[in-house]
Parts: sequence; C-alpha cells; structure tokens
Amino acid sequence: MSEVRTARRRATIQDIADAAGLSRGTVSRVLNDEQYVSAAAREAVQDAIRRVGYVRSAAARSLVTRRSGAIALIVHEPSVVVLDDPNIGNILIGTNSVLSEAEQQLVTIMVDSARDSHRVVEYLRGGFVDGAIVLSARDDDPITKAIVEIGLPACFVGHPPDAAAISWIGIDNRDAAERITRRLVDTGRKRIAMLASGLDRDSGQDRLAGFASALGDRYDPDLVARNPLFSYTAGAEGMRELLDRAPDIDGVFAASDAVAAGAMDLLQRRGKRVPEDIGIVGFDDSAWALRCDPELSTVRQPARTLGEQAARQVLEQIAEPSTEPRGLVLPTEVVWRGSA
Amino acid sequence: MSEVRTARRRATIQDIADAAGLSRGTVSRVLNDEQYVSAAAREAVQDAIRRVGYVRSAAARSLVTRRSGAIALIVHEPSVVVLDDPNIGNILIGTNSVLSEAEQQLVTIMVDSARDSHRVVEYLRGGFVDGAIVLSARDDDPITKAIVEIGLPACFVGHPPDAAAISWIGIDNRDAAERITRRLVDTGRKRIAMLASGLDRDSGQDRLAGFASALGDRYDPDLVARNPLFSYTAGAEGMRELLDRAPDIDGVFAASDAVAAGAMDLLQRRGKRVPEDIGIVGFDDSAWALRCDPELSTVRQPARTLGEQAARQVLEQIAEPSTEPRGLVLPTEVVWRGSA
DNA sequence: GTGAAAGCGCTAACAC
DNA sequence: GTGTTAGCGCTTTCAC
Repeated sequence: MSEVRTARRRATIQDIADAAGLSRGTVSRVLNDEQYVSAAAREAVQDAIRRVGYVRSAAARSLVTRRSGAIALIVHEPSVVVLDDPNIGNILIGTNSVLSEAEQQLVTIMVDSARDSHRVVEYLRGGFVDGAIVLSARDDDPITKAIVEIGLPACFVGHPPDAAAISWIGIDNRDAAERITRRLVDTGRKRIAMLASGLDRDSGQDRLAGFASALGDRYDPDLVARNPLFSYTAGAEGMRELLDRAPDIDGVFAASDAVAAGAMDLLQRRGKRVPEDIGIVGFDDSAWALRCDPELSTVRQPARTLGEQAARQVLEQIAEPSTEPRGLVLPTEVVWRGSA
Repeated sequence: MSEVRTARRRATIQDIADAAGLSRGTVSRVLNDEQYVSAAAREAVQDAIRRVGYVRSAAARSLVTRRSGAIALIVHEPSVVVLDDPNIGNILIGTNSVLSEAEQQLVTIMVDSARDSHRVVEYLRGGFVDGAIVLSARDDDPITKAIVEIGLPACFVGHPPDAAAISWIGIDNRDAAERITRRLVDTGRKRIAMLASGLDRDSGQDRLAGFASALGDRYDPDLVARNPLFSYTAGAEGMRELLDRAPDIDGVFAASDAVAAGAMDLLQRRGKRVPEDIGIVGFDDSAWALRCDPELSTVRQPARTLGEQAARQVLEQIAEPSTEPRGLVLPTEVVWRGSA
C-alpha cells in the first residue's frame, strides 16, 4: 500500500508490471511480441492488462522509437475540386489498401488555405507521421520545403516535384493525349477541337500539348476552348462556345470525362449525333465514361495503381532510408467505346 | 567541449538552450508563446532555433500535455460508396473549416475492412487524436466501443449511436421523405412509386418509412424497387423494373439524386416525359440535381453544416470534458425545381 | 528469461 | 524574468 491511487489515472506499463508481479521490461516485451518471455509471464501480463484496462500511449512509445506507424496522404486542392475529381478517390483506395496491409495507418489531410498549409507543416515536422504521399503538390510550396528539410520519406503523385530529392510517380499526359487525339484523326475527323481544362497545372498543359502535337500542321488554336475546371459544366459551356465559333467541328477531345459528358449533353440538345456528326473522346475512364450515351472512348488512368505504388515507395524509403529518390511513369491505355 | 556531437542528432530544446545561453525552461516558454520572457531572451532563442535547425517533437510534447492537436474524421464505409456519396465531401469541408479555424489538424481515416477497424482502434487509443467525428458508424462496432471506453470526445454524424454516451448530429430522414412525397401527392400524382436504396441503414429505412407514411392507405409495397446502392445505375435499373411492373406510374420518389438521375435517363430512353408523364423527386440536393433535365426537385441536406456542427461539438467536449452528450437534428428543406 | 536503470524531448511547478 | 528539476510512459541496453 505504498501508493494511494488518487484521481482515475490512466494505467501505465508500471501498473501492469505491479499487478503481474513482473518488471516493466518484461511487460514491454510482451506488448511488443518479443521473444525471451516465458509462457507464464506472458499470460500473467495479458491477464493484468485486462484487469487494469491498459491502453498503450502512442506518444511515449513514439518518443523512444521515433516511429508513429502512420503515413499521411496530403491532398493539396481547393475542396471544391476534390469533390469531383474522379482520380483522388481511387488513389486513396490504392494507398489505403497497401498501407493497411503493411499495418500502417493512413491519415488523409486536406490543404485548402494558407493556414492549413502552415498547420500541416507543423504536423509533419512534429513527427505524427513516418512518411507522406502528396497529391498535386505545388512548386515552391511550404509543405514540399518542409518534407525536404526534415527528410521525411515521401512520394509525389501526378507531378514531378521541383525538389529533386523527392520521389514521384505519374502518367505521361502528353503522350496519352497525343495517342487518343491521333485516333480521332485516323478515323477521318477533319475539324478537331479540344475542351482544355486545368491549364494552370502540368496535367492540363500536357494534355493540350499532346493534342496539338497529334494534329501537327492542322492544329488550330481557335478550336481550343479553355476552362480552369475539369467539370461537367465546363464541358457544356465550352462545347457551346466551340459550336458557335465553328459549327463544322466533327471531333472533340475533352480534357476529362466529366468535361466530355457536359459536352455530349449539350451536343444532344443541339441535335448533333454522337458519333455520327461529331466524335468525342475523354480522359480518365471514370464513372462518367459509362454514364454517357453512347459510352465514352477515353484514356484509362491507373489511379488506383498510382496510389498503391506511391504507398510502396514511401514504405520502401522508411525501411531503407538511403534509397535514392526516383520518378516513375505508369502506362495509360486508350479505351475505345462508342463515342468516337 | 564536454560533448562530442556524433551522428547527426536531431536538435532538441536543450541544444537551443545551450546555443542561446539560456535554460530549457525559457526556451520552452518562447516556443509556447508564454509571457514572462524578456525581449532579449525571446530573440536569442528564436535566433538559436534558426541556427540549430530545430523541429519540435510532437511525441515528447504530447506525452506531457496529453494533447495532440489533431482530430480524426472516421469514414466508415466501403471505399466504393465513399467515392460517390455527395454528402461525405461536404461534411469533410465543413469539418475542416471549423477545425482549421480552431488550429486543430483534421485527419481523415477510412475504414474499409476488419483489419482497418482494428488498427484504427489502436490509433485512437494511442492518443494520436484528441477527438473524433464518426460518419455512418455501425451499431456494435469496435470503434464505437473504443470511443466510449477511453472516453474520447466524439460526435457521430447522420446516425444516433447505440452508445448513449456519445453525441450525435443528423437530419430527420423520415420527415423529409414524408414532406417531399406529400408534395408529389398534392400535385395530383396518383400512382406513386419509390426507388429505395440503402435499406441496411437508418437513412434508407427512414426515407422509405416517410414515403409510406405520406401515402397512407395508398401505399403499395409493389411500387417500391429496392437496391442496396444509392447509385445512378441503381436508379436506372429500378426504374426499368418499376415500369415493367406498373406502366401507369406517374410519380417517383428516388432515395437520392444519383438514383433519380439514373431513373430520369431511363425514362427518357423509354420516351416518357418529365414532369408531364411522370413527376420525379430526389434527395440530397447534390450536383446531380442540377445536372438533370429538367432540374430535379429534391431535399436539401445541410451536409456542410452537419460537418461544422459535429466539429464544434467535439471541440466543446475537449474544452469542457464534463459536457453532457447530446443529439441534434438539423432541419432539411424541400427544393422545388422542374422535375415535379 | 527477467530486472534495473538510463534515457527519448518536452512541460510545468517551484525556487530564486 | 529565469533556472532547476521532476516527471510524462515507454523501449532498450546491460547485468544477472
């Protein structure tokens, strides 16, 4: 009775040790499934844990191990965009499945303001996570800087970082856009337009570049409608604009499936038939593609695999800190359906 | 020269103290923006921090303060569902904005398997977060149990928990469904059907109950098509089924806007006019509603506010641990557009 | 196989 | 105002 239990203190490893008549060291060994523990001791400890209602403190543990067992997925987009980006969800699923298997906890963090950005830097520096996967990082971003500075194992998705020290993984948007546009050309379309979106970022820029490249001499800047968003509405509006400007268009490459869906609905209202009058293709192979009538020809983006591989990269770096950072480009596939 | 710096150790508060010629205590005060620090000392510390490249250890800090500064949003749904639930995104936005303002870090966690579930329990018990907001919790769930057991400040969204000790916030699905259905009745529809989804959960059940209640004697179970998913496809299939079973239907209540959109597209293909031949209403007031042609009459669900209020509840409980748990029902609004 | 003891990096109570 | 010191709860040598 040397100690009077005052307030309802949280049980510690010492309480278990006392209750089991063993030392902290042994209890810790049991907790961590280590060898060199007698069956009797193990049982005594497990029994004590139950009686005492023990819960392990992550803080104390991570203070000494310098590991948290958690990995962050940082989504760096205005929340509006996040909502209807079909890829983010799949990336998340891929990441989660790999990390889950590795017994790591994935925590998703949204960055939607400068304040968020600052707080996230603190979070990362604090050591709450052992690694990070970053979606659509910006160049010259405080988060990117912090990752480099503290040497946090990380992988960027969809975007080579300005910091050469960080691994990344993505697809070749330019090449994919070029391939799908070329097919539009090959099937006899003469006046081919593009609904370009997201020109403030690599993916958008690259898709436009690929489009232009496929058309070569026949590329006409006037046949490009521009919109910041990869949205259904952007597609409808852009298509109207295009039609007003050049009614004889017979082919359209939309920067995403959502954009294509918006465009198709407008075409229908205008009495244009797809694919007879106008052929149209998209990008992503998201749920939108199958919702179109006829179904949309598009570029399949391996979003889920992107997430999986990014997670693997980070796990690898955690396990082997000296791993060289590397970039990886995943192949895309053109899927032909009824729309062109 | 009493200490030889060997490996590139991470700088600690002691290093700063040494570099600044002050004590750990003073450094800590500066770090925490406390009073009773001379301007000179403050400056010296800040300078030293820069020179030494110090980053604060969250683990050490939270070990003593028993606070992490982070709050979890737990999304307990199979990932497929998460992808196209229009409400989750808005809840997330609401939650994030409130927590961001309170300088708390929101971390979103997806639970998609029993293993996930178990790991998340460990995460919560470990003390990585100071509170949790739980979406679509299950009854008799290990996560719910853990929250009660460790007394973690929490709020459930969209669903009163079986555990009376936990606060929750939601809408009255039954009432909303009844109101929108009644309006279908009031505008003269005679044969009113329902596309019911998610009957394995409260929200789905309640919407069906509200529908039945509005119809009273005229409720006909044969005019209810059932589908587990709140999806576009579910709507199209259900509508086909309904039409085959009862071609004279002139009103439809779809359990969600996505379901309604699927149904409307099928109606169009079958040559039925909306709202002339059939009136149709949805639920959620999501992006789907405006995408329909004509635009969809529906129930506006205050998803963003739900997220905000849930966050506030949790913050309140953290600040005042003795706060009584409470349930809160947010009002919904019926929005009349062209579809009925 | 088990125990003892030295920290991990920080805050907070107290003394000055 | 500032320094000193006692922990927070855990892992991890190193003896035994």
